[in-house]
Amino acid sequence: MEVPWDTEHVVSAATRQKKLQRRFRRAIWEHARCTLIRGNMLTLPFEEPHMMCEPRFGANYPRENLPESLEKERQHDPDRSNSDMREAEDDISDRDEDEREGDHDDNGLPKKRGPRKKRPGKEMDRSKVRRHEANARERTRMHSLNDALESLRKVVPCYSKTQKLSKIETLRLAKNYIWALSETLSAGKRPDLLAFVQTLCKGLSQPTTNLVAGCLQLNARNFLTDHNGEVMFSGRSPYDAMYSYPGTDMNTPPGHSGSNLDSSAKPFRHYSYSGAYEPYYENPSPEGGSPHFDGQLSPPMNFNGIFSLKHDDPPDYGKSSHYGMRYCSAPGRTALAHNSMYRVSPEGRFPYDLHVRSQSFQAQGEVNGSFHN
DNA sequence: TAGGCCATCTGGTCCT
DNA sequence: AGGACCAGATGGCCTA
Repeated sequence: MEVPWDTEHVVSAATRQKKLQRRFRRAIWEHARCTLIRGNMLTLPFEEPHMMCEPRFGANYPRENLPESLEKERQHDPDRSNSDMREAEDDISDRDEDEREGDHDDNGLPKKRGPRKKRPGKEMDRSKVRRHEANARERTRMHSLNDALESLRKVVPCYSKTQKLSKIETLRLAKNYIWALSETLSAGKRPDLLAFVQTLCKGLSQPTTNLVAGCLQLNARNFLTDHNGEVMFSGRSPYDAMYSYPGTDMNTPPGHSGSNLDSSAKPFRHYSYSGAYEPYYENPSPEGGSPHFDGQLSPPMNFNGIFSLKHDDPPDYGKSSHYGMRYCSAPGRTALAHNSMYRVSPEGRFPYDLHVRSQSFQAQGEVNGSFHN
């Protein structure tokens, strides 16, 4: 078979084929983009509003015509897929440029070689690229922030993979938890569980309060939160609620039988309570600003890595970290402790084995044990 | 359906 | 200039 093999014919055939390829690539790009937007709106960068599912050509383009590799990418790694698409987009914009430019100048003469003139369009592209990169960085930053929040979720009471605390509740609970633990430390005795839980629940939403209470197998009704975020006791005498279990052994936690609370609640760990019932909020609450403390701030201690507080005070330690002082109350610091919700024992020493740094802190463990699996 | 929560984009500001 | 950080806007998802 004779094939016309003159140069002109070859060139025009090649041009036609190239154009066809370009059209096909454009169709693929349009379709892939719209599919991605529909399927994964939250992870798609909104870089080009005018292309947001504009059904020019690709909207009706059959999905099975998508290149397999592109579809796989989309399914497996949307982010990477996105970046690939951005590359494709850049490619397409370059191609559009080529198409606009043509091979001849305004006078129909062949264009001279050499560096292209810089045009505003390039600047636009560049700023667009920068915006994309900034978006990606922002995404990464927020992801790392969320990772940190997730690790915080795991160390505050009531961690549950199924019922995740919201961000704000996690932060509130963490703050209350730190507060409550610091109270325990400053008091230097086994904590009053009810007060501990009430401190934990301060300012939390009712569902979270229920969750926390459920973790301790307590009756959540006893920890109703009022309009001001104050945890109000609304049940029986708290003393009764905590210590009186009709028909049960004293070691059986309240609500252990037939509780309507979270069925996945953590195992209850019974504390031995030595003191009489104590007022719940002798101290300023976590919500109420810094507690009054005239003493000088001491460097925070480090208890078994749980309180990994720096020894060198941060610059704004005093103004932003008013909890810090509470960790410093070592045995005998009754000046602080006497004002605490958890009072120091008359002997003025910790009833626990308390070891600083890399040794066990049993009280801490007991407290934590009440909340974690 | 309203409201809460969340992820993302975006422009501004500050810092290196 | 470029990156980090922040807050506002927007839209999706979920639940009561």
